[in-house]
Amino acid sequence: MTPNKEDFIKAIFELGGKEKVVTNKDLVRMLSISAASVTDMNTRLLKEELITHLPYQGVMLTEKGLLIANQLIRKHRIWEVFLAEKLGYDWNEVHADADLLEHVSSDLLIERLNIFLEEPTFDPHGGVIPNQDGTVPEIHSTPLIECRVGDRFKIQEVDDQEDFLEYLLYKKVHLGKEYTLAEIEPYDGPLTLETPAGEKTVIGHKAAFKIFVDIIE
Amino acid sequence: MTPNKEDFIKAIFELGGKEKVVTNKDLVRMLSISAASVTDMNTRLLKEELITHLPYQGVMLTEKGLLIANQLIRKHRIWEVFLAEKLGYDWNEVHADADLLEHVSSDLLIERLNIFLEEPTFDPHGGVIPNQDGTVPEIHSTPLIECRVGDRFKIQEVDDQEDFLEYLLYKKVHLGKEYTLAEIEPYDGPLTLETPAGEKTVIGHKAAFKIFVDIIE
DNA sequence: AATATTTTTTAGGGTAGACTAAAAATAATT
DNA sequence: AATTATTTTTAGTCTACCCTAAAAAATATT
Repeated sequence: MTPNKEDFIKAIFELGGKEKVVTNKDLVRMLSISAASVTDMNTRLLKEELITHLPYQGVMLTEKGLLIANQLIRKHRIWEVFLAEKLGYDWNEVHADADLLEHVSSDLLIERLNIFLEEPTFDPHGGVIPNQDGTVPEIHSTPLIECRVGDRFKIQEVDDQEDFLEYLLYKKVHLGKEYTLAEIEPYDGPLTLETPAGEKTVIGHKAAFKIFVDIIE
Repeated sequence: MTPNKEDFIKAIFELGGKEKVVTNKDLVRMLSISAASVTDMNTRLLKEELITHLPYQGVMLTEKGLLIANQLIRKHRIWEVFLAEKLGYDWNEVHADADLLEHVSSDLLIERLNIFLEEPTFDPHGGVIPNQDGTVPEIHSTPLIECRVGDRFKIQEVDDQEDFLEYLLYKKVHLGKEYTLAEIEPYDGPLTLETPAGEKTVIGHKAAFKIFVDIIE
């Protein structure tokens, strides 16, 4: 297994390759490589039985491929916790370094790091850390966009794109923070959140798809 | 700069490429690659002006190459401190993981890690950590083999080969420990060390070249 | 000094991972 | 249904890094 193959498998996973067929086009966009390179890598991963391939349709992870994806995400997220908690990174800074570190981390290193960090369940943006065996703890959370006016909730998880995290940092939205959904503007308009202290925050319609909350009672 | 090039430069440095010409043969042994591959890499590093090359004699680091070597060693040793102090690695275990981590560590990551570790001066086997600018703090230490009977000293640094460190672990020799040189057997025989408490430890002649001490008063 | 050995270099090749350009297949539009 | 546009695949290249086998240069030995 090489870093490039690992990144490719992770990209398939992140595009939904656990349950549905992922197109070459999506992989081209996600990895910023040419279409020919995607076909190339597909044939290599196919040979190792990490993916299944439907010609001109796309690829899906096999059980074997899924296991590798989950173990990579475990490594990635444990490093993110380390960078944020111990080295003082902001949550929008952790991604790039974790992406490099995950490929050179032995299982032993990760388990020792995990113990050092006191076995965290979530990474800095609320992503669940998969278990050693590749299983993923079940966490119930709701996309903010599905909430109704009056719902009270805590921020559970947010999308981990650097610019989005920066935006939330600016909006002072952070994990665990409690809000009530005060208002939803019609025609895909913005959502107004209100803290228990009465402070109001306005969130765009599209952003509400990228925020996941835990509704209280 | 790629991991392989970095390893090659580090190997040249470790074979003395700062002050003398290093032969291809030595690099073949150190890196376990073919002689042809060494010539190959030499020409590539030559093109980047990281080494100078005397045909059929060997290579030496340029200022540029030396800077890279020292920065790599800085990264390597800071990771070693982390693995030993925070993750509980024994001193003979740190080398392999540090060797991988050093190639994927941004300068920012290393500086933040350095601060987290409270800016250590030495790695777990006593190696000095080069400064950010590539300069190396001067530390005075004497090879144990050059000591005279009666000398009192502290263990300052030891060679960082895994099996040697394991041997020292077994002999209970560790950094900072104080001994008096009690006896040297003639004809390249073993050396006897004695702790202030009167415990004696016998060290082979060859091992005495790989242990560096700080003589007291 | 001539021969034998060792070391380095050259020549030619292999694999992983990327590319461009063109061909083939699928999907969208008129 | 025919044409156009998009997506995927194939074909051919390129670079980094490694290899083996053979040639060339340097070193050792007789």
